[in-house]
Amino acid sequence: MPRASRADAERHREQVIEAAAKLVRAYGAGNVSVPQAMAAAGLTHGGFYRHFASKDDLIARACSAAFAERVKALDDLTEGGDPETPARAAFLDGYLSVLHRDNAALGCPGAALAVDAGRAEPGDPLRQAFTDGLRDLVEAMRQLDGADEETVLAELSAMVGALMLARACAGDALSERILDAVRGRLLDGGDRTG
Amino acid sequence: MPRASRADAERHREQVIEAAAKLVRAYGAGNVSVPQAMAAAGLTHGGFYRHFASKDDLIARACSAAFAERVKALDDLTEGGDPETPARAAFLDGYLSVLHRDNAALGCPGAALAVDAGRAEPGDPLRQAFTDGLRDLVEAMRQLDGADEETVLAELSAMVGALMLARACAGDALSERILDAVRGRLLDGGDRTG
DNA sequence: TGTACATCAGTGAACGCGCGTTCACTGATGTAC
DNA sequence: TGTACATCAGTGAACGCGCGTTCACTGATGTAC
Repeated sequence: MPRASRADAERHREQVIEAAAKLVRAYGAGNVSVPQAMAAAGLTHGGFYRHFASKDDLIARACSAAFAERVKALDDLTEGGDPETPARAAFLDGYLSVLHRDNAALGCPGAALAVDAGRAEPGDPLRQAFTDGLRDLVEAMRQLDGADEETVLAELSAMVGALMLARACAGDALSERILDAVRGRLLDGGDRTG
Repeated sequence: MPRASRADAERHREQVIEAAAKLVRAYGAGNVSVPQAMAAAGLTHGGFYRHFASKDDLIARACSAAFAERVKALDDLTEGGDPETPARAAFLDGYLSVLHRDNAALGCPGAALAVDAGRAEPGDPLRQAFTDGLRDLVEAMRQLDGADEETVLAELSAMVGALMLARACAGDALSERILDAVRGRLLDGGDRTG
């Protein structure tokens, strides 16, 4: 494949970002290699630097893509408002499910990448991408819940913490108890929507 | 230093574990090298395999040591019960402080290592070490709060999530708002002790 | 207590490996006329 | 529309580097007498 058309090249670029967005959530920012991300899009590693300035550049874009995908799903949930099945409860159930726990690659980047962003140096683009994505996610949750920022931040913290702790001890019964405990609390605390 | 006494050797081993317990919380399980951990104890890397079966072995022991240190501090807080300054409030204030956010090396391994444990393969000793440590931490919090497991799991999830999210966006005002939101909620929810 | 010798904690060089990044090259794509 | 040529997306080999792990070696420690 010596020369792809510009449209193909742009498609390849997006495929690499999408593949990296999954890989990075599953394995962590430091555990995804350039050859691995390129291969996931059907390419060899040599052409990488025609698309990205550096590996860190790709990781940051993958983080942004993961948040964007997640925020879009939340917005869809908010807009498809069905009074019979409250969006907030559906969101909580899905978030604190065993399915979400066992599929980090397609899950919430807030939980999957927070530690990697926290470990990144101040100048690392991943930090900024994560902070921007988190802000968007909080805003999307505000729309879904109809709640103020403080409420959403407390809720999101509990969800993210539960998911990560449950992943860490998956295989032990404690894992499900963590998910259940937080789901119970947040659903009891209840319907703060106007 | 061609031959240390057995007492010295044992001391060296403990120094390597203690050093790794700090490094692993600050930089992550995959970002601490054998030479780095040995150097932190004043040794060269060559003697590593007289003390540990593998790098994974050291990382798991470092995780256990970090939890043990943390649990001991909690137990001390519980026993030094001063009715004037409730232990639970003091614990929450410290946990959700900027100081704790900015000093992961000495902080809660539940927050620092959850993602690394979750990414580890089922057979990886880090997973078991984390799960065992987490159980001990939950038990210590039950003693401190005088609360049931479900309550403690919900509380710990919120604290861990808040700390990790706050670390990820440190430098942005959102970081402090996260810590404040969760501290406010948990202190309001209040005193469930008997 | 003193001596002779085995043990073994720590050293530093070496191994094979995968990494991020660079580069000469290929040949279809895109463009100027 | 057709031709000549420049562009550049992708390839695969190569680079220097740090990693986890191994190993021959050193010489003080520990032990047997």
